[in-house]
Amino acid sequence: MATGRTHRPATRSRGIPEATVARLPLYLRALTALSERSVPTVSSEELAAAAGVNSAKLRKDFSYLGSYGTRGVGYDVEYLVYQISRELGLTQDWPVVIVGIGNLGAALANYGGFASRGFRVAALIDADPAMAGTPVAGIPVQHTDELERIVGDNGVSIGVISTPAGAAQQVCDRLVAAGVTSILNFAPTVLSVPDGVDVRKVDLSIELQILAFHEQRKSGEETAESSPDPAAPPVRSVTGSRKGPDGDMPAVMPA
Amino acid sequence: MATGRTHRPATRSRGIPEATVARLPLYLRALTALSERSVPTVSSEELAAAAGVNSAKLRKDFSYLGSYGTRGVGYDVEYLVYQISRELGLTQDWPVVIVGIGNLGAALANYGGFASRGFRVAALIDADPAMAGTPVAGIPVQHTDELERIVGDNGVSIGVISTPAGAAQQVCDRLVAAGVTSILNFAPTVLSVPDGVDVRKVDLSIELQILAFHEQRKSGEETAESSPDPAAPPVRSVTGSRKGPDGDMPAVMPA
DNA sequence: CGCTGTGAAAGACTTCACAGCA
DNA sequence: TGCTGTGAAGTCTTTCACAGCG
Repeated sequence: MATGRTHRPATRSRGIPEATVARLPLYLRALTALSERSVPTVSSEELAAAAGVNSAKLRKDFSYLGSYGTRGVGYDVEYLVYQISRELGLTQDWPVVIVGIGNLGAALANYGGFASRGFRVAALIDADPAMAGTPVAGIPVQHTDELERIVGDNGVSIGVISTPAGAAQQVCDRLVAAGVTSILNFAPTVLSVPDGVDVRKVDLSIELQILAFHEQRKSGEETAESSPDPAAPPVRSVTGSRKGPDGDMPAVMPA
Repeated sequence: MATGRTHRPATRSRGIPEATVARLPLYLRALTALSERSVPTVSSEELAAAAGVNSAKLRKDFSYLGSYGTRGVGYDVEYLVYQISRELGLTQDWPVVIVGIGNLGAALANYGGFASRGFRVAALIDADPAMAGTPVAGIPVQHTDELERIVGDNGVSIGVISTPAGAAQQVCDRLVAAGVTSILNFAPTVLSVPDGVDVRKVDLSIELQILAFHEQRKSGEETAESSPDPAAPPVRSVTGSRKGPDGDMPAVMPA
């Protein structure tokens, strides 16, 4: 997860810690599943397991919302679903636009999770005139020229950018100028936005790189978690010249 | 961002804090861009701006890797690119498999960021026999039956799951059994995996929900950041019955 | 003089462990 | 008795601010 430059002063947004907010959707999903199976109540232990967190954390998280549980019993599933939905602002529905209808944009348009949870895809927008009119996921694609009008007419405040990196900042600027104040960015670029606009970023290759880091460590330390590990420790430079933990520059740069 | 159940004991993986690891790909991307423009050196201030973080954080992050800068000057771009790549394990290349070639899987297969950064898509796998053979992004889709063989033959240790939620756990189990130890999960489910397997999750609707939360606050507090805010503060229940900050249960549940 | 590298302080988040209510 | 709600402790992360090197 990453929040762009101009987020709220990093502090809690009216009392609820950011880390808690980030988990509410997780709880909500688990609760919805229970609700569909008509389970009336859950304990913090059960719900935590279903959401993939530990129960102390879950109870602490819920304590920021209020006292919604019953001691000795647990939480009322329906009631909690409602409270969390309300807290997240999902009791109203949010029109969103998706800009950039390539493979990823199409995947997003088809993604069921949007429609089911307070979001409505108000429009699909692409710069390619050839796509105009063609429906994707039942929604016709419109040309970028229409962006401002679409945002204005529909009162869109959330935009999703799934364009190539090169176009992202420009699209972002136009969305913001048109009135969008929250952006979900899939393009691999840092967007700069004015104060008051939230940006969240999802970056596929970054996630993979983080996995690679851990994967590398696994093979490296087959034997011990405690050994000094010959290749890695970030010891300070010893010689005068700039020098890292191990080797020098390679002759050929890795792509 | 979220790491699945069984991550390393939450502690640093040989000295480098997890939060720092998560930012290294960001720095790497910014540095690569500078490198392509043949910029020889950057200051922490400039690089931080390009990566969207503040400079103190960046310097602290780099301090975990070693002393790679030159006081009064800045950092050598090429050198840093190499050091970070090595730290992330990107100097070797990682074969990955993508399981579930729907819209999203296809988008991932086409995503240039993979190939360019130490990752190689070794195979695309789907359960639909009708897709077998059809190439996506130039790579033929193979049937799920082949999963174990493919993972074994190619020494795949990283798997990407882009199946529907219902199939994800089963696919995950098979990947793990076949030898995969890192998983990037796009399916909206909590995966359970044995110790030693890393899971990272990317969830589109969760990101949107977090944006909605902040968006909701914006309209609510037009006037003051400091006012008590009539609708939200998580005051403890006053009456005896379970009750939240505001209203009671709605007559009709929101979808 | 400018910019890195880093102790030390501040802050955010998680975990512990148990009081207290149903 | 069983499970929630929460102070207090512990851990991780960020920020500050400046010493010290090129």
